[in-house]
This record gives sequence, C-alpha cells and structure tokens, in this order.
Amino acid sequence: MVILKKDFFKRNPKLVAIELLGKILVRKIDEKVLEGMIVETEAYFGQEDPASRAYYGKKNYNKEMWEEPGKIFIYNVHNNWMFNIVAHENGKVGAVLIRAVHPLKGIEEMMRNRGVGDIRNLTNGPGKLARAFKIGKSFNGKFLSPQTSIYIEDRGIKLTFKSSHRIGVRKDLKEKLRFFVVNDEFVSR
DNA sequence: AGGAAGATCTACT
DNA sequence: GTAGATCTTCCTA
Repeated sequence: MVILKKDFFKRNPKLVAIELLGKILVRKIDEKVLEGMIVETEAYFGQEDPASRAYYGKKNYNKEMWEEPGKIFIYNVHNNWMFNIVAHENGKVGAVLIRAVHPLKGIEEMMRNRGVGDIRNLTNGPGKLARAFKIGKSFNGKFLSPQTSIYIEDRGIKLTFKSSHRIGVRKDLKEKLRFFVVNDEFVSR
C-alpha cells in the first residue's frame, strides 16, 4: 500500500502509462472515498508528438506538461474533462491520460455524480471517469497527494495488458501508446 | 465572432 | 456497431 510519488512520474510517459495499469485511483470527498483501478491509459509526448496537446509549443492551456511530474493536468474536450498526470524525464515534456478505471469503492456516489444506474457505463471513458470522481478544472496544476484529495496507490496488482493506437487522435505516431488491461469490462469502446 | 476539440449520448440499421 | 447531434471551454495553430 504505497502512495505514488513524484519519482514514479519522472520517467518516460510510455513506461508510466504501462505501470499505471492496476494502480488504484483514490478520491476523497468529505467523508466519502471513491476508488477505482486504472485499466486504460495513453501516453503523450512533447512537440515531437503530433497527437499531443504540447505539439504546438508551450501555451497557456498546456503549460502544465512542462511542469513537474506528478502534477495533475486537466483540459476540456466536448464538455468533458480529461484527467492527465504530468510525466516525463528531466527537461522533457509529456503526460499520461487516464482513459478508464474499474470502480471499486463508492459506486453509489459515482452513480449519483454521473446520473447513471448502469455500472458498466460509469467510468469506461475519460470524460465519464472525471465526472464520476468529481474531477474538474480546479485540480489543474495541483499535485497528486492526499492533501489535494486525489492520489494513486500501488497495491501490488499486476495485470496482463495489450497496446493499441491512441483513440480519437488525428495524427498518431507509429508507436502504439494506448495501453489497456485484457478482459476488463471497463475498458472503453 | 467563429470554430475546433484526445468525447458522449441517443437512436437507429 | 455506427452515425449524427450536441453538450461547453478555450483557442485563433
């Protein structure tokens, strides 16, 4: 039961994306605890990556990708908040997008936040999980930690995973940078 | 002011 | 499973 710290994210985003699978996303809201196991991620690099938010250089809306690993990076797409974690080696740029989690605890609360009764539809997409966990723009630029009420735990779970190309992007790199757990019903699509 | 956006929901063939 | 409309936020590449 280890809380992931900055060092974990201070590596190649691809590696971080892979190792994030099976980790537990924990969110505390007042007395309530929400937990979900991460089952789908995508890695994004800096200016060399045409699908990355950082492709056009440092802007107001993406500057977090240049900042310290372990920070939360949030942006909006079609009225959905995307929950990313800054991850890169020293002097580089990058982030990992959490695309889906497997709900473990606080499921009723997630249903309330989402306005949905079907558990399979609760957190199987980036915008959905953000809504279920009540994650919005206000967390942008904050560190993952118990103090900010969002953090990630390692409980030693290891799972088999596969990779594919990233979803929804116009131009992708040759490399496959989406990673997902095999046989988990909460993987998106 | 206009448009694009790494998505989601609904309503179907 | 796929198609089309549409929620809002943030940009002007």
